[in-house]
Amino acid sequence: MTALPTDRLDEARRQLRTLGARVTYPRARVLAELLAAHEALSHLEVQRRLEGEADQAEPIDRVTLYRVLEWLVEVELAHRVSGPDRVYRFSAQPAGQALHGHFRCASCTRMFCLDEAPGLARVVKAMLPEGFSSDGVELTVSGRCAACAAAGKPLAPHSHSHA
Amino acid sequence: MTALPTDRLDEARRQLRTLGARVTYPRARVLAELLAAHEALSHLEVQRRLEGEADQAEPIDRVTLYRVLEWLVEVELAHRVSGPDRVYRFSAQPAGQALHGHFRCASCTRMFCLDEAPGLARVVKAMLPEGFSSDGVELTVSGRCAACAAAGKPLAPHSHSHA
DNA sequence: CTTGCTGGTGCAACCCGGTTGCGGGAAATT
DNA sequence: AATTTCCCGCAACCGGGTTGCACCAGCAAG
Repeated sequence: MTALPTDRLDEARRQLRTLGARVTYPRARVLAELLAAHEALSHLEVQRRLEGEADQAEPIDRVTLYRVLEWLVEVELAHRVSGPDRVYRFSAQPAGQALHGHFRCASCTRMFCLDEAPGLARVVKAMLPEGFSSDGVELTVSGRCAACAAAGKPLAPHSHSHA
Repeated sequence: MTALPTDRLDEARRQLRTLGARVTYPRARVLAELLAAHEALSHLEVQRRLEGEADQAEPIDRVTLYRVLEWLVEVELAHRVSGPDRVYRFSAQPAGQALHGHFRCASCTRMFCLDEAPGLARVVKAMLPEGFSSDGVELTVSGRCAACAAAGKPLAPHSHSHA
């Protein structure tokens, strides 16, 4: 996870260059962080991770971060979800899986990506009334992740869910 | 829709009384409005509808509205979704369907409730990794509703989605 | 290497959905 | 009618997200 950040940065830069887009430091940093994460990250989580890096504690501007994330979504290097807590989270998942869902842990509030299940498209289609057409599905499962379940951790302070 | 609001109010009051809860005017008004709506409404939509009523243009306080809505969710007379636009929407659907989803129209931004599809629970379960437990699913399909599709309406101004 | 254009960056100010604190007042109970 | 409870409504606040704008860095052309 803390393995040579230079490698990650370079990989990110490569992806940017391939796109024909301007390769700037903020873009590379952010993309690298998303690539390294195994979950969808909020703007704040990205910021904290970037500024928490051991070797380079260089701060990143809030607005720049928002704009970079938005841009990454636009050029399809990342995608965006808004979970039950109404916060956007971003991940650098490969663009292939349009129908993949997310899992939000009520204990640690982390958000994981779920692989698409084969039957999902069919089920969703079956739910649509006559005349409605779908161009996207957002599926968020909430519950407790394996780690929190094992640790017996209580619910997060802020999650006022009571299902 | 504009049919004798007194009837709707009375039905709302009845439900509140059945709960053993205090029957106040704001609660009755809001619940009545949710019961009359066939979609999930944002706080603002509820407010506008309430204040737009023909006979009684009495304003309702923003905070009161938030609290009433929150309370209705707590006592399970309503439920809450946060769609892709990060706005809470409420509907007075019967509590039975835990797994029902929503449809958000990209043209008119309205949010409809979808009946639960039989296979959904199974598909969702299949997506969860080992050790993860689910206590709720939020499913939001976006696209164009029948009315907007028929009218050929363009996308909403604010919806900067480009899927 | 230098110049010049393009457009990303970063600062400040703003917007808006949602929340909190608290005094006065209405709903239910006696 | 008096009492208790807790809801209402006002004002101030919070925080994620956005906008305007001056400056500067990435890239390409000379």
